[in-house]
Amino acid sequence: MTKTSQPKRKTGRSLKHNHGVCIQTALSRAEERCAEAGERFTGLRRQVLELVWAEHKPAKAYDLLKKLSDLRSGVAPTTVYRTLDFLQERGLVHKIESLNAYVGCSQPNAEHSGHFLICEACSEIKEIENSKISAWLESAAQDEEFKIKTETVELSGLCIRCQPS
Amino acid sequence: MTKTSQPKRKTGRSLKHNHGVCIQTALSRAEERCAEAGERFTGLRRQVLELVWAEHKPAKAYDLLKKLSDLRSGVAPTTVYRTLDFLQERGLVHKIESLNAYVGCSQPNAEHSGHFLICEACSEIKEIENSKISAWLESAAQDEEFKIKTETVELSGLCIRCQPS
DNA sequence: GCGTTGATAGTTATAATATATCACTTCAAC
DNA sequence: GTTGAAGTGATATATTATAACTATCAACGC
Repeated sequence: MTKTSQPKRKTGRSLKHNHGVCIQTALSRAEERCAEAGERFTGLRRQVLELVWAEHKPAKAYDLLKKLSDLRSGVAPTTVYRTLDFLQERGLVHKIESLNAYVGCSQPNAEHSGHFLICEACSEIKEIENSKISAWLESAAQDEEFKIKTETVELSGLCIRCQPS
Repeated sequence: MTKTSQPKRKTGRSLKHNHGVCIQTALSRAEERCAEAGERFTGLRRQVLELVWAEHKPAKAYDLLKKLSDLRSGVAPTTVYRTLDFLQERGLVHKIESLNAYVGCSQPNAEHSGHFLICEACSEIKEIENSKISAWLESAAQDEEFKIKTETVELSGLCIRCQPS
């Protein structure tokens, strides 16, 4: 089945949104977040964040390294990991543990663990904003008297566009 | 050949349960599962599973490699990863993605994604059997018309024994 | 038994992911 | 302009995982 046979409405992301705007929004938010925290949003950090946001797909550290090397000199693994760490601390980027990869955070305004839907077919990742999930998990943990500090929730499967019709 | 001595009081958990029994149960279930599937539960597989089950803590592949090297010759990374892959396919072991480590599955009878509580203080891992969690996650995914195939749910924090009182 | 066959395990090499450490630069506060 | 901390560069190494090929084992029909 080709992907053009179904005009599906909700998540036809590439048809639906101007990704340039998407990136710009992410960069603006990053500037705000850094300003609030009194941190510098440097050229390096901006470049790495732009590269992470290049697609709604997980970016591997060493792929970022290669692309970053085209933009500036003196780029080593440390450069990338250090910058990714900074961006993660500021809530601007999430690590996808099951893929060893990184995605831009779509809601960097609040401190939160991300919850992700990961399409195994097209690789697109959607961060889901469902406050109930954390509440549910909290209640399940409470049954064991466990105190959650960070949540890793990564659901792999098929997005609507990649499901057989 | 198999190690039959049982250290009795190494962890807090040992006060509550006889871990030797715990391991034996896991091994018996593994035998059953392999028999059902027509697979061989070889010496290598048994040894790796025993090592994974040595504690209710995540086991790193290269730590298993070291310990396994004391038990037999010709052990390389491939040996460990291949065996862990086999055990994972049979549902006998889970990988903890956020730690790059492995734990024995406490309920290998049914196909399932594990959901885990991970104590950051004592490293103990508890697999939680809460059928509601999958149902909740399914419903959240359904909102996005996403079809889940595998769930990675790893909740890090503090277990009851490690919480400040 | 005997040889075929597929599963299992051994061997060697390398890829992919991530961190440690120290030196140098930049920038803003003073 | 000095200074100190944050940021970045540079080098080395640690950790995690897979590829590709070979050898061995055990189950089965003959």
